[in-house]
Amino acid sequence: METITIKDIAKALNLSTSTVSRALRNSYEINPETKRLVMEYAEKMNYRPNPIALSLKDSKSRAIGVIIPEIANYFFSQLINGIESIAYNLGYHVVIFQSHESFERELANTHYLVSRKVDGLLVSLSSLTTDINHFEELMEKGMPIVFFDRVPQTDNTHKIIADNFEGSYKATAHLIETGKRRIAHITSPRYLSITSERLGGYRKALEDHGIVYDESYVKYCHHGGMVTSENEEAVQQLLDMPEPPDAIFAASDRLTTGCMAVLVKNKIRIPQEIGMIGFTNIAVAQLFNPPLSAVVQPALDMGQQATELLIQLIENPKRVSGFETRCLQTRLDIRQSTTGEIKEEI
Amino acid sequence: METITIKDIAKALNLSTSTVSRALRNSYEINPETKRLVMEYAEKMNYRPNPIALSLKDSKSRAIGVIIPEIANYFFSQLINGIESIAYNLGYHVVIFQSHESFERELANTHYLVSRKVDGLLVSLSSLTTDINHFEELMEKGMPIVFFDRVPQTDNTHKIIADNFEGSYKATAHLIETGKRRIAHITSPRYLSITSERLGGYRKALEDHGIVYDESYVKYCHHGGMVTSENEEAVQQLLDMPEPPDAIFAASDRLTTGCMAVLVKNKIRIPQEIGMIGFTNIAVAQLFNPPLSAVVQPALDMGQQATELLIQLIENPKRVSGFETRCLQTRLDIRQSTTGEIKEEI
DNA sequence: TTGTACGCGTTATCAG
DNA sequence: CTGATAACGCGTACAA
Repeated sequence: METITIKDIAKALNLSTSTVSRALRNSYEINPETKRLVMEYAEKMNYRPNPIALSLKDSKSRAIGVIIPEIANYFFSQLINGIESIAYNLGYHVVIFQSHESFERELANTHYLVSRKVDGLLVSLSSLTTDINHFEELMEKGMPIVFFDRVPQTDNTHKIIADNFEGSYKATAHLIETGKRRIAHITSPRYLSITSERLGGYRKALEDHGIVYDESYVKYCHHGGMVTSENEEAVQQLLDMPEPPDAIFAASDRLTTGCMAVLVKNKIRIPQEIGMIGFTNIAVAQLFNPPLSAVVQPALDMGQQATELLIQLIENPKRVSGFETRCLQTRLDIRQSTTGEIKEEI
Repeated sequence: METITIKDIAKALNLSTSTVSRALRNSYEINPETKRLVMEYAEKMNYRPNPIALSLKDSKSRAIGVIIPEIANYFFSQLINGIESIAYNLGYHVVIFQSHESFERELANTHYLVSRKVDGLLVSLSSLTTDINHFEELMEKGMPIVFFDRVPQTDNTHKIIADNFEGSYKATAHLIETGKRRIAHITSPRYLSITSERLGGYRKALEDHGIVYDESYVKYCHHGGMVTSENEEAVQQLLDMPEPPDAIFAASDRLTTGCMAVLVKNKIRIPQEIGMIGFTNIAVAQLFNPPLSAVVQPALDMGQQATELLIQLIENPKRVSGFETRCLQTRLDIRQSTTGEIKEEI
């Protein structure tokens, strides 16, 4: 009474299961009449092949696994939409797991997805991941993996990233052009790819404009902003400095909103006292007070490109030669949190 | 060379697969010594039972399917966190699908999840779903389903909802108390449960305060705000009225931010010209300009309760008597978009 | 205490 | 053109 199987059809039509199977797959070696009969009956009974059985049979699932730090984040949820749009069109299903910035959960999710026989993996590392052995082992076993955004610092993987250095450079240079000099950078843990790349752009921009890089203006948040107190502490430390920063450049969605919240709570005027810019995809930046300047990543595009590459890897591994790192351009959205255009009083 | 199976262990240890199977499940009828041998070898080889095979065997997957309109939405992503927290602890995995407010995709996702043998379903209906036949059929076949937020308007389902009427009443009454009289309501399609419940609370509050309900102040957005132009059109129509509203109450995350964006674009002063409140869980409402008043749903709690109920239904169907509708309290966060406290000039 | 055989749903192989 | 059988990985009834 549950779902109908090939066996049920065979019984009902007095055929063998293999004949039914072939008829359904439109095999050339089946009598057209038989074919019609089977097709019609299957249609009528609303037959659907059991993907579980198929997976078991040929260790393929037409499903791709996604492991990301968290969903409640504009960047990642836009990215998921990009992933889904491609996967859906190419007949793949998407299974999403959150690491919640925890290495253990990333590990557990990976194991589970693999045992679930996903055909490939799209991964953005948790902020606490330093060891990528589990992924390397999988790749050696032939599992296609494409990393995006937070990628391993090794050469032998496929990666889709934003041009973090450039984006960061533009943001920092922009702050400098608005007259800021003591620019703080609040960022994720040191060993993350995005951290060093964004730090690099920040640093280069400072140097190019004759500003000495001062390490005490850089704050690393171990949990990437997942823990609120981290943000507060970082900002508070900056504010308590003998020479507090006159601008803050936050390196991610979480860090940006967290940091801005602290500034607002402390009634600090943005950008007069402290200018503010974030590496963030938050959709409502223009509704903020003041409207928030931001470096925006092409999240949808990143998701799409990562998925295209992954499915290419799954279906045509031979045709992909070597490891590729695609680097996508960021966009700088300038708003009042850095320019401070006079707003109408309300 | 891929993953190791029970058969491999049996071969290596010169045992039968059944002995290995039983040893691994710690069966009482196995020689402790054999058991130890098997356990150790399995551990060493990093053996993991193949969930696909298990699923195929007993049509259970220890996975629950989630179908929601979209992920890139604070309410739903918080809700997912609630779902995951419970599921994870109880040993279930969560598979998430988005309907993107499309009935067809909701249908396709449902079919796929079912064929994937999920043990149960958590569903929030798309804004275009009027026909819930596909879910009813599943329930008749014994598939446990719990609806949340956007639930069917029938009695024979399990539901977890927020007290939409009450939340809506509080929001509307609050606007009235701030002196507003021509209060518009921008909402989702008519036939959604949340729409009628929220509309009901809005209407009752008006009446209780001696304000005549005027249908022309109510705008339904067919796609629930997914299509930007819809928002703009609705707001524009309101602004173009001979007596435009002096406050707007938006019924969801998307509608709220969309609506506010239009007001900002039109340089309308909030709340002096138009007061604004939203039924939204957006995490950064206090960063808005002006900080946004909101009716907040207990999203995390809703996710947890829905999941608890579902797993109860899966594991102990007998113990759940009849259909239950749990109704959770909302919270009213009052901020300047309705009270208009003077803000410091910046 | 251990081993054999079967079934879950499907397809590929081989035989007829 | 069609049918029987094995196999994917696992658990379990039944046999020894």
